[in-house]
Amino acid sequence: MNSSRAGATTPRRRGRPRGRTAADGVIADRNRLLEAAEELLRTDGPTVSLQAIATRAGVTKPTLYRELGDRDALVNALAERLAERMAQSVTSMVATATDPRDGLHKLVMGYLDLAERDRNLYLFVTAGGPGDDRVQQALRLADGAAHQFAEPIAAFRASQGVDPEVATVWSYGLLGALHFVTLWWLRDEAVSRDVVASQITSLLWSGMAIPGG
Amino acid sequence: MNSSRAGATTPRRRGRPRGRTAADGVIADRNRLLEAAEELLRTDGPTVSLQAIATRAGVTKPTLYRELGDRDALVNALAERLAERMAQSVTSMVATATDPRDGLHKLVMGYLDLAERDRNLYLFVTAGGPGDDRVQQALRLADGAAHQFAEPIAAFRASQGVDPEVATVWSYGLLGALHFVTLWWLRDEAVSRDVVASQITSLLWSGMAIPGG
DNA sequence: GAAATAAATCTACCCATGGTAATTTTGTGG
DNA sequence: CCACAAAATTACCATGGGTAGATTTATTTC
Repeated sequence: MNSSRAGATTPRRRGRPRGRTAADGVIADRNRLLEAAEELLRTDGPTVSLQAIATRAGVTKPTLYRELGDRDALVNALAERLAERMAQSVTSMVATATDPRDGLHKLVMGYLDLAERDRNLYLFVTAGGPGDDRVQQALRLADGAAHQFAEPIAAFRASQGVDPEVATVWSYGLLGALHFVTLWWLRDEAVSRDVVASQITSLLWSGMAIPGG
Repeated sequence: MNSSRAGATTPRRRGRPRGRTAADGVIADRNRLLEAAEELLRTDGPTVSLQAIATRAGVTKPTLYRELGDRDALVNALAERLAERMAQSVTSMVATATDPRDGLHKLVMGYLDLAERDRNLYLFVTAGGPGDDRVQQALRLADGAAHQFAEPIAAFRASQGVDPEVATVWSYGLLGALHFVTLWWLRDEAVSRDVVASQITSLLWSGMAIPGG
């Protein structure tokens, strides 16, 4: 987790760079910055400075600011990428599900899986830095996912003739449960991923009620 | 949420204060600092600076550091206080419960209630500032509460002859669900507290499964 | 083709904040 | 009365987010 001296590729000369015609590779630069941010997150942990990210990308802070906006915007951009990957990881697993409960279980597995692989990115995005809007920071990843979840939940419940209004609250609840369990698991590693997944799936699918009790 | 110029009571003279015998009112000072922190949190929001807190308590930063330690320690201290209040708010409600499900519902109500009343403190404690250990920050409140929850859950399940091993994961899941739903509710205020409470209780108690489906 | 304008980048800076070192004043024990 | 511990302040440092202005190259205009 040390910082300082992170792969300092020498910055460019001062003025406008040579041989760069208008509007050809702007998006590429943006992606390059995001790549640099992710690399640095992996190695240096979630407290990376914008300075370090810019340096890694062979650029200086103002350039980074012009491309990405402020730190909050950077986190948003990375959150979006992570959300995409997470959606992919999750849907590719859910696709193989045999029934709704198995689908939920696979969803949980996909979530834990990606959080483990992109651990520091996950932490950076979910437990964001010292911005002003703490709520927004905490719910950054959740907001996007909640919408995706709420729709099928509502549809399914409507088709089964039960109140679909719970969908939004349930989505946030689902994601919150997933998030905390993930954090706890990443920190303590007390049990295997499979066990965590089964247990949280059981809570979310069947609840705490005891059938015969 | 503006900061700057927060109730600047003039700081004391320079050296050791007059008429203060050794080891008599140290704890009182600590509490005074925490009080100042809470007041300022209420009015200025969760991004308060330590400077401002010290000033509000009629003291300077080094004094605050000597009494409380660094920012992380301050958040921990406030988290502890909030946890106590929350435990009180929750247990006083749960005490009137008629059955386990009603107990859960009352627990949720107590949680939402306190989070709403101590909104900024809640945000300060749960979505902590720019410390190094993000996981610890996010789980600060949860860690204490999870232990309190895990025990009765495990005991109850053991008494009913079902696997009590799920208790820890369920506790974190429960708190995570509660946390995210609370954040969403505090931000959007889309529905009433009663509705949120009922919906999340329903998820946690009965799960997403549809009885006849 | 030169002059003017736009674009892209860097250097150098500002400011806020967490945290600490050195200094000053007061109490306490020999 | 003097040395030493305690409690506080002032003044500072380092880091990091964010920005203004200088500098160089491309593009347009006449």
